[in-house]
Amino acid sequence: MPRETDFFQKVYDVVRQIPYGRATSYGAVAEYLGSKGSARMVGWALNSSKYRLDGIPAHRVVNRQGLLTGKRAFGGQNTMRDLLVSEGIQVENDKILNFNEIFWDPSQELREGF
DNA sequence: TTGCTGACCGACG
DNA sequence: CCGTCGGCCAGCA
Repeated sequence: MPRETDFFQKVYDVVRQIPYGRATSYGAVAEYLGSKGSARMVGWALNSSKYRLDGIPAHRVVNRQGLLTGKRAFGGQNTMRDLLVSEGIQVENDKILNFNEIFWDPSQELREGF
């Protein structure tokens, strides 16, 4: 039975499974969790994760446009960008260029129940 | 308890 | 193309 925090736990779990040099979107994670409309919760969960950061590559989670909307949550202007670039991800103007290539869809890679 | 906000997304005009 | 609204759900005053 899913708990109220289960949603957040899943978010952390999925994000941690994001491979190096890859990135996903809030909507993709939310959809994988079964709540496509709760994409905001994904970002919210990650926002809370910064208080308990341990290995959650939140910088690998961006919006549908590949835009680093959460860069401000990192407390800096280029912190999130630097992390992505450091992983070989091409980022310009706080936006992932080859987002379509590095896009990592949990529903496609992980698949529920498998 | 109510109401607003938020690292989003999609639809509507 | 741009602005606005609804939906989703958790956290906080």
